[in-house]
Amino acid sequence: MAPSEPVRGGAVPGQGRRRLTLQDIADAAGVSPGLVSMVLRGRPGPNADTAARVTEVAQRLGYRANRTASQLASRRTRLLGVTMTPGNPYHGELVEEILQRTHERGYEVLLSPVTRTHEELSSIQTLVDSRCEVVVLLNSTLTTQQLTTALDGVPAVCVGRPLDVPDVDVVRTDDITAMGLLVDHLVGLGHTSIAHVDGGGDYLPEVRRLGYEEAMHRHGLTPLVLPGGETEQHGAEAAADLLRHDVTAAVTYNDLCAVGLMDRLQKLGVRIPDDLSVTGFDDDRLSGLHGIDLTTIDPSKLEQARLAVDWAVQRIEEERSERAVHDFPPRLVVRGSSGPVPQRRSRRMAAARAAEG
Amino acid sequence: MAPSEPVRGGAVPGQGRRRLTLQDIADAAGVSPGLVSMVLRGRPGPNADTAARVTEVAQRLGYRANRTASQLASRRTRLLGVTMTPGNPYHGELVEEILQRTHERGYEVLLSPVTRTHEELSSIQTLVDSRCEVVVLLNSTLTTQQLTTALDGVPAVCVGRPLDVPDVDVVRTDDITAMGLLVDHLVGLGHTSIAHVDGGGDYLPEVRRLGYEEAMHRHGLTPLVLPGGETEQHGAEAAADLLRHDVTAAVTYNDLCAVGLMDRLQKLGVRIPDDLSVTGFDDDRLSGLHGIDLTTIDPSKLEQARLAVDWAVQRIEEERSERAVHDFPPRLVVRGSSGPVPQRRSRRMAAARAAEG
DNA sequence: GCCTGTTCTTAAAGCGCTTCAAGAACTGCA
DNA sequence: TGCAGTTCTTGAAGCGCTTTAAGAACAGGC
Repeated sequence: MAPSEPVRGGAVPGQGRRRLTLQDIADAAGVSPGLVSMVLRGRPGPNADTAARVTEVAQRLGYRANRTASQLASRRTRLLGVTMTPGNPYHGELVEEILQRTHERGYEVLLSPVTRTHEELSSIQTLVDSRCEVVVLLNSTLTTQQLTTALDGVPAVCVGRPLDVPDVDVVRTDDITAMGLLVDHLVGLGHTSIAHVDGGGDYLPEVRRLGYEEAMHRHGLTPLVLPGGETEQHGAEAAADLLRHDVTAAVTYNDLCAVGLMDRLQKLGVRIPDDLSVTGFDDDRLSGLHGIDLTTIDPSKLEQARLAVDWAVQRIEEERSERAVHDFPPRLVVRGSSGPVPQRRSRRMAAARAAEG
Repeated sequence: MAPSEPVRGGAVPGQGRRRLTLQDIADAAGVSPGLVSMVLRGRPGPNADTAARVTEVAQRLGYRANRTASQLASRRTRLLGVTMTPGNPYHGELVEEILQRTHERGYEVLLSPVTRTHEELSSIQTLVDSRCEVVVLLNSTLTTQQLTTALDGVPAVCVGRPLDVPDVDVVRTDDITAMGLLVDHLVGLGHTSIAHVDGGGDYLPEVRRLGYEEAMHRHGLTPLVLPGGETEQHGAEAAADLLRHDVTAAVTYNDLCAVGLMDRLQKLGVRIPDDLSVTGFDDDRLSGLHGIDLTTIDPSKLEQARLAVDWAVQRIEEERSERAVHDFPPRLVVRGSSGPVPQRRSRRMAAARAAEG
């Protein structure tokens, strides 16, 4: 049976052909739109025979509800928003787990990207404007103030970073302890000149830097912090700086940074770990590969993802309002990028330094 | 000024506190909702003074429009949907570029993830149900039939894969030629026993396999296809199989697969490219790193992303209906994972074979 | 056959916004 | 002052769905 009204013209861009509405299905099945709505969402009430007929008609005509309209009318979106950086492997792994868990719980995920050009604030606002019922933040580098404004009352779960904002739960690993594990490991290998290539000025980099510094002091060593960043690019750029200092190990902000650093150094002839030990943070999927083989911290990603979703759903369904915080214990993953301190000053390091000059 | 109606109770989950509506702003500014709407979207008409007042009030009260309602009312979403796999670095790079381009064009991006557990069909349906005006497919492994059904009349641009579906444009690289470049390169290095670790049963893997076979035949060589897949995991699993055959080079389905393969082999003591040359496909950001240093194909990712967005927007704004197709020329990127054919049979390969046996 | 109770179904009122015809409030000019 | 012509503003009608109060239909019990 044809839709009851004539097809609209193509005046509005992006409109395409007219889609079926509830009314169309109602007409075709000879019932009211309200009934169709109830049937299609399996609500109790409709008579079994009617339900079967309506379902059949909807199926046959290929009806699909307009999500926008449903959301507006029901005042619920069943949407869990996630901010993430598309290329970031760490985020990729988290999102994969979040998705699965979210679907198990009967919600949909709306992904909002954070990139160099699309910043976090507007990313969160998109999610909030789209009426996500709760937001999971994978990337947060915002201040408490900014977050409060952007969230505008929507509850959230922040993954990976401690944060003291009302209605925002926190799931993370203890970065201070984690950095301690790395430094301890290197010290255990005999290193005493250990630099830190940091992650920049955001919150998380700052905490990790602090963790590094505390651990160094604990061992009676002098910290040396070199500016870095959170991508391979940043790591690579820190190489020259590192060479200028007389160190035997580098603790970096994260795996990406470590990978970039190692890459540049190796291209300059430095051998890892023979000349220099390097450690990362995150245990990205790639970090276990032969060519990378990075000693790093496993922050219990998947557990973090699952807990984040559970808490997010709890926020929605149980209207919990006390803040929840959980620290997963960091686990040291020892691989081939860290080794005993070199016996003598490395000639290759000196050569690389000269080359990079 | 307070909202004009009492705050709703917390009966509906996920509802939180009542948000400001257009009406609230209208009341506060002493004008009608329609006017507020026009002002906030910068439409011509409203008097400058009024506009300033309304803007000020909206700002002060922190009003943010309900996107859902706007979309329903305007019958436009200005939404460009993208299907992607979150952890995939190749997709990450594409998405980053797509985002930027899309914003420049004044649209928003809705990302819908495709993972092992969340399959492409439902991913596309989510985008269509959310009334994206056009969809960009990064991952398509669906049949023509399935795609037609899932898209339900919404135009799309398919990136990376030729596809003959009405209203679906295609932006890609010529995989056949690309595979030819790789094989030619290896043959030029003296290799004659070249295996292909394929990408599985989907369309794209099939084309690349074909490209490989054609190139081998062109050189009068016998193709050898080994089952693989599209992740590091698959590549690693193919290692044992590869060792059983007497080859000096492996052309893999993509960079991820190559990386997994190399990793496993190197852990078994095989040296690359001394014992075996390996090539990838995609030129992922990581593939240029020292530890990986993979010879591969650069498929002009960023150009593909930009063209995809341009065409998508064109579909919406100009209601173009002829299908458009563009092949970007593949570029061979020679790096350290491919080298001259070994002089004699490799002892390390034999040892690895024994170890893996 | 009338009344009460069930079981289904419908009509109507929104959800918060956009849009647009129609009206109000100004202009300027004769 | 009067009238056409502008410029602003408003009111009302939706967008496609959900939800609920009220009505229809049918059963059973006296």
